[in-house]
Amino acid sequence: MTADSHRAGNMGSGLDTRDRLLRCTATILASKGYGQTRLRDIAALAGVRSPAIYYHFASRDELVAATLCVGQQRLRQRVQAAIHATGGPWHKQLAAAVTAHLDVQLEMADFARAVSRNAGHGPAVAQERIQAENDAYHDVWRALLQRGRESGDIRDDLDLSVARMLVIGALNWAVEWWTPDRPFDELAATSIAVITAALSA
Amino acid sequence: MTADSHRAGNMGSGLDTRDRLLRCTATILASKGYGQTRLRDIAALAGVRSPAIYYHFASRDELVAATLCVGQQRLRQRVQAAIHATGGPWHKQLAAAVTAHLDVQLEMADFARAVSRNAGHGPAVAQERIQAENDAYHDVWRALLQRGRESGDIRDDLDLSVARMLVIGALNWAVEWWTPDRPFDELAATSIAVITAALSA
DNA sequence: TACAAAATTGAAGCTAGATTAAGTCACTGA
DNA sequence: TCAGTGACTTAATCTAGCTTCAATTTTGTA
Repeated sequence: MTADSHRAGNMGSGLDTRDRLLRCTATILASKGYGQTRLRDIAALAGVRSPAIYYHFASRDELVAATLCVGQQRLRQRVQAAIHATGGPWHKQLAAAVTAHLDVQLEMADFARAVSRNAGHGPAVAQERIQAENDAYHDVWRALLQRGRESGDIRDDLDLSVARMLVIGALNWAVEWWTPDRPFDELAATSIAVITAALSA
Repeated sequence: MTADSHRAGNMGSGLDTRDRLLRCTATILASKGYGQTRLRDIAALAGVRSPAIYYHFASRDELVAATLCVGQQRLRQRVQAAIHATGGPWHKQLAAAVTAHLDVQLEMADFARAVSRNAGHGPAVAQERIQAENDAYHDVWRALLQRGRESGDIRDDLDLSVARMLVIGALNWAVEWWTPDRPFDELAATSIAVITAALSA
């Protein structure tokens, strides 16, 4: 063994490792999928041995659940914050929400992909927690669209619940195809243009 | 065991079973995910024992790959056919493509979900085949949008490659939330309205 | 310095699940 | 009527991976 290099900057805090484990889990989860996610791989990526995981998490499933929750929570928090921080006309708020969604998802791409690819078939523990967070996220958008309708910015004939799903679907898909080498602004601008046009009265 | 009931109507054709295996695999794959897909579960659902699978497929991975391919192929074939069968103005073709996509995906929901949830982390064999089919599908849409641009039906300032991804993303997401108890026409109509508005000049 | 607590490790244990081996049984055609 | 084949089955093998356990090292503190 070549002198545990990782231990050098490991200033006595196990929180450090716990955090690293979460991020590494997200990475593996995103690329391999829940069923193919091996504790061994996560541990290796985090620079520890598999049993170390059990010091921080009760089980593999708990680790996975915790990871997925982080991804889902951040998304809602940031988008909600962005909306609240934005005053002005309704379409500004819509633009802020779209930008925030893409921003978080691409910034924490591993977490985002981990969630979107594994929310469906993760461990049962995760399913419930994710579901709750997800519902909350949809509430944020439901409210946003509702305000748009009331302010007359959204066409009257549009079924808001279907529209909401289409919009979130379009945004979620971004993590699957966007590569960081393209300018983020191009994506954001086009997304805002498309979505605004899609809903506008 | 209660008199192998399935063998009654099993008129010497193993093709029957092979087909059933594909459908059952899609179902399990969609609900559990690749890594959690047990041959035992597939077999049980199909009314046979796990080793029977090896009579029809070389391995678990081959079975999964075959299943995913079916889903991906049908999608492209049907959407392409729908577009070709539709004459008239460009927006009619767009509507036909949208309807066809939703139609196939919801009709073969298990296959669709199996693909969208596992394309990313299925077996290596599958990855390549799926990727090829997927590229072909995107070509169909690329061509459609290109014609729209040329006919002046799509706004000039829109980045077509981003727009295409947003549209396909929105459509793909439908299998994740749509439940068969709602009228299909409602979904199709709203989708067409939203997408047309999103792109229109 | 010494002792407790925190963090991690290497070496098992145990189990589930893919694959293989070796039949079985019904139907066919000669 | 019997060998041959198609379509499966049960029983056995073999492995990979989660988890547990009993150390061992590291860090914090009196």
